[in-house]
Amino acid sequence: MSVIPTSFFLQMDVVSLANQLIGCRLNTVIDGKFCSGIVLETEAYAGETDKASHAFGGRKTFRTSVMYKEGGIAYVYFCYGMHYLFNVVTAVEGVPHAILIRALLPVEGIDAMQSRRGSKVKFGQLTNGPGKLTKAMGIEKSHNGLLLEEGHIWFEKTSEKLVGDIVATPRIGIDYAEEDALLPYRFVWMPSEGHK
DNA sequence: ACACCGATTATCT
DNA sequence: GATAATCGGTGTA
Repeated sequence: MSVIPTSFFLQMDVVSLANQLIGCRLNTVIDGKFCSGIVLETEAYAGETDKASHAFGGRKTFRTSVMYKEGGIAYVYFCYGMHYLFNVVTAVEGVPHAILIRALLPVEGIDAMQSRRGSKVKFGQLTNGPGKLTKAMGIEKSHNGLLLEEGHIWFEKTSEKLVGDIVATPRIGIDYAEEDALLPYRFVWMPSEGHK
């Protein structure tokens, strides 16, 4: 298990990075509670040329200013009036690439996740969506722009081998992106048969 | 299993 | 004033 340094996110190929994050651990220490989960689903947002990106066409607003910073920080934004979505900003300063984390497999801090999500929520529903996992992990707007370092919000590589395959599909919920809605920028871990 | 739809508000036009 | 990188409840089967 090794902490992923913020410099890892300076890579310029955001689609490759989104693929590479599958199987890594996302960890948080928030409100004194340690939570950890394996990244199962990501989406790449490829900056100014990607019609699905908030920064499409070079839009610089208060919200997107975080995306233009140097890679290795969190981009957390409020969606549909009720959910926080967590992204990793990637690439060098001035290039607004980001990766949305869409699903996790809970590993540690499951009690904390359960109490944040509500006692009625089943284990399989704790972190199987981008708005659900931020709530379970304790991520919200105060974390926007935060450097991804050990002890607060950070990623780790594990030596455990992933049993299954990573498949690429079109992204979810971006019908407004016209032809870019079809790009295979979503990565999902599919367990192999017999390892469900 | 799957389709539909209402909630709720920051952000941008 | 419209939109939105979602979620969970309700309905039909």
